[in-house]
Amino acid sequence: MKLHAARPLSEASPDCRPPRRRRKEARPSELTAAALALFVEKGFAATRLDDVAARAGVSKGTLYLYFESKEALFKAVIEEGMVAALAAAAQRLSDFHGSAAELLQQLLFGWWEQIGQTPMAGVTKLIACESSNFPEVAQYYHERVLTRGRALLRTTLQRGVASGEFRPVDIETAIDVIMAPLLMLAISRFSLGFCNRKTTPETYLRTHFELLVKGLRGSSGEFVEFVEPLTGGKR
Amino acid sequence: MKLHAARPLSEASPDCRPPRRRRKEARPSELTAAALALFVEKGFAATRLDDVAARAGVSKGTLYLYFESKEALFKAVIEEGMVAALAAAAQRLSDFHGSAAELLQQLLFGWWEQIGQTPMAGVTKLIACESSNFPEVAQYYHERVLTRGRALLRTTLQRGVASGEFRPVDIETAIDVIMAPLLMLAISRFSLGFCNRKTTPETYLRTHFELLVKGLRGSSGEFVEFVEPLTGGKR
Amino acid sequence: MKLHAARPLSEASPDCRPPRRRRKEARPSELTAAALALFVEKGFAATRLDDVAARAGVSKGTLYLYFESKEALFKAVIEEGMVAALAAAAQRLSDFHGSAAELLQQLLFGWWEQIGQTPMAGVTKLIACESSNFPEVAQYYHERVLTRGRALLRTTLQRGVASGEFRPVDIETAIDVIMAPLLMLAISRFSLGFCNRKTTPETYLRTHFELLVKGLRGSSGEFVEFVEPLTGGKR
Amino acid sequence: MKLHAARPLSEASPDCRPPRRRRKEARPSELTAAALALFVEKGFAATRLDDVAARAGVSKGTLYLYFESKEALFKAVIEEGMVAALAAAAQRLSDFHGSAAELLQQLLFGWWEQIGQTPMAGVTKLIACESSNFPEVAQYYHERVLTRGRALLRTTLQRGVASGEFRPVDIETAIDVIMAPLLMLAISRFSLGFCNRKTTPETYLRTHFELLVKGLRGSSGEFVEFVEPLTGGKR
DNA sequence: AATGAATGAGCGTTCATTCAT
DNA sequence: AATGAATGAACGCTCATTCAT
Repeated sequence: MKLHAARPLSEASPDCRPPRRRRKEARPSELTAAALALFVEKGFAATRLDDVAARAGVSKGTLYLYFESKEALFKAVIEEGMVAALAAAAQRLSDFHGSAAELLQQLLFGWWEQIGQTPMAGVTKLIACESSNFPEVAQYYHERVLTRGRALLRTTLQRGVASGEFRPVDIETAIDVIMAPLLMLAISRFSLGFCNRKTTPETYLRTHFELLVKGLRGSSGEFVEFVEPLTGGKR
Repeated sequence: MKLHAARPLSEASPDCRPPRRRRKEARPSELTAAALALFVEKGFAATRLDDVAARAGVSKGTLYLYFESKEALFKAVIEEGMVAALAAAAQRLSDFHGSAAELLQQLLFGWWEQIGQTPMAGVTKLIACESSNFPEVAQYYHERVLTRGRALLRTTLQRGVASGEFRPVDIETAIDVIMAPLLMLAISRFSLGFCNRKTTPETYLRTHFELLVKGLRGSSGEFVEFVEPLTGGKR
Repeated sequence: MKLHAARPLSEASPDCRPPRRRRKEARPSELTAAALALFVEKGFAATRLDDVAARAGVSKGTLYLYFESKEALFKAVIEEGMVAALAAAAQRLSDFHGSAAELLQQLLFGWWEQIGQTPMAGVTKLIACESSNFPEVAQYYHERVLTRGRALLRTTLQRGVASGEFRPVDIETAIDVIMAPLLMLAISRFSLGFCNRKTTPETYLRTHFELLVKGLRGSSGEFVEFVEPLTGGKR
Repeated sequence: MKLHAARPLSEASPDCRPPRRRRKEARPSELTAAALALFVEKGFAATRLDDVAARAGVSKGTLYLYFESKEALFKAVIEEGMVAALAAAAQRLSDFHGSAAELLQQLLFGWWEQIGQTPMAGVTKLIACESSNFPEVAQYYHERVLTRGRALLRTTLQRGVASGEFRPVDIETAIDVIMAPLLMLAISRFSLGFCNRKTTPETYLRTHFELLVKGLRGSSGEFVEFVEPLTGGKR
């Protein structure tokens, strides 16, 4: 699961360089970029290597010079996307300052800038869709990416609660709730079924942010009456 | 896209009746239930009809007595899941009473009871994953299911805002933000990559609900300072 | 290869009798009539038993009450057609009188009346098309039907030559040449590729007959210069 | 219906060159040759592509490098055979000289030399057998091949009648009658049911020719008494 | 006798993978 | 390094055959 040094994902750019004699170095990334686009669009199983090769402008055999198998290509796609995501996260960390709310805002919008709106968002969709076909990839992603993202949010929330800026909350669960709209935003970029043409990602994120901040501040005295849901006879 | 009268999805129960000539009526639902499970687990393309048949306890040929093709089976799976979901939504509507917050709670937990925790949640994952392979299915789902769910939330939010229980918000966008954790909850039931073992769905939903209610109430005088995010040179 | 007493082939008549309770006796013939039509149209392999059953107005399973297998059905179709053809030939024989030319005319037109224009002509096409898939059927047909037809022509030609009405000819070969247009007429009834809309069967047969009679009479003194064909280097 | 530049049909010669990467050019003809043989022997539907591939010495998948589908292969087989037949006809035309009888002889024996005795004769059988399954192919054959053959015969007969060498005849119908023994000769090469071991094709053609020439000359004064056939009650 | 649901072997087709060039 | 012709295992789908009713 570690085939090539990672390079940030980039769209298979219509080549404006001399078509022959491309530096060999760039090849793997061009291939994974093409593969990512197609895996995300059609799913792993439904993507033909012919099409990946065609999109990357090479022949099918060439793929096997760089990747042992279709599965290895898939793993490389995820790997490369993850490396880029982690690099982005590291950069966000360095920018990390201000109030907890400001940090939160930086996290949400930084994610969008550096991941959500890039092709890397496709990796999120792939994890959603191919998890059970590639459990070790899913596990890897969970450990490396999600856990790191959760850590950033955890730090932020803890800081906010400690400073009294936020009321006390179940931090781990809140992290899940905060991340969900981001993940869905990534997924819905590729899912006709969910896409909502009326709202821009920026508006979406801002609304998410505002609800969150108010929700997290909530006057501690304020009471949310919670009617115990009737879980019926069901488990 | 309408093959058989719909029946709520149920797991293919191990049958103890005579092997030949089982009630013909029940067959389609047993087959779609088996298909749903496998489509959700492996994806459409990676699911073999042999396996669907085996899981339903029939032979491969039998599938073709009820469905014209693998694609028709897929559509029937979605169709059946959608019919059940809409029936559930209709029932939720009838229970609809109380304050806006109570309504919201009913919607969230009712969804979980009647959809999220049932096999129907798989339909959500299928839409997420197979959208671009079945655009008309995605479109259909969007129009029939999502739109209806959005309508329920819209009514609730509008009522809350009108009564002053909620502050004024961008309702359409808020709907998106409110639905995302539900959709992610459905998806993550089937995605190792996202699952979070530490939190139960009920806790997750409760946290979501509390953040929401507080976020929606927010003292209108309260101010959320919003730093214009630096969208850099990117589009 | 002998399944049921033969009955003359008849078109699957649109049933005007009470649909239920057809005398069981008639069934096999209805089935073979339906099968003949479809075998002739599509060929043995491309004909589905579903279609045969549907055309005969019964269910697929019913076919197996009368015929052991698709192949047995095929053989029964041929058998029944052949029996009818032989009965027709026997009748033609009894009418046999007059000059050799008159006999010839009777044979050609009698064949058309009693075989060529009936569904039995389909048997000829089946033999042409399915010979190598059913060698023993072909053999059987050859021995029973063709041989008998040849015998009729042989008698006629021999009589004509003996009486001086016809010049001496290579009788066996002449038989082949005389039969060919009949066989082609039968075959082309079912072959779009050969059909000639401009000529009626009767005109066709009359022209064949006239050419034949003149050709067989030919003034013995007359000379047909025959240039030895150059068979070139080919085998 | 035009897949590859046509090449005369030839048997798939056992190749002694390297197994991989044989001259790509030659492949299609080898494949169609193998397919022709099997289609003629077993019929289109009963021929398995495995067998075609095996006979051509390639794997099943290779067929799909050259032909889109089994049907496309069939059409290519016909196409290639027709192209060769038309080329042969064109050549025959150039040799065209002498009396009408001599021309007729050249047509009959030239057909045998260049078509009837070659694998192309199989195309005739295919048209006979598969016409209704491939109507547009049958139509195409009829227009291109039969019509051209008829034109050659028409010219010959017209010339003969004009010069007084032949008596006046119904030319179009005579063409049908003249062609029938040729077509049957082609068909019977592949049909056990019709084959006549006692006569060689050459003898057969010679007898056909002699009967024809005498039949066409016929002393115009000569009278063929024609008894109006009793068409009974039948149409 | 008749049905038609069920079966499963078999075939057409696809596509990941190989390898000679 | 790159190609693309060739392979063959695998899968969707069909249909002759069976059998409980």
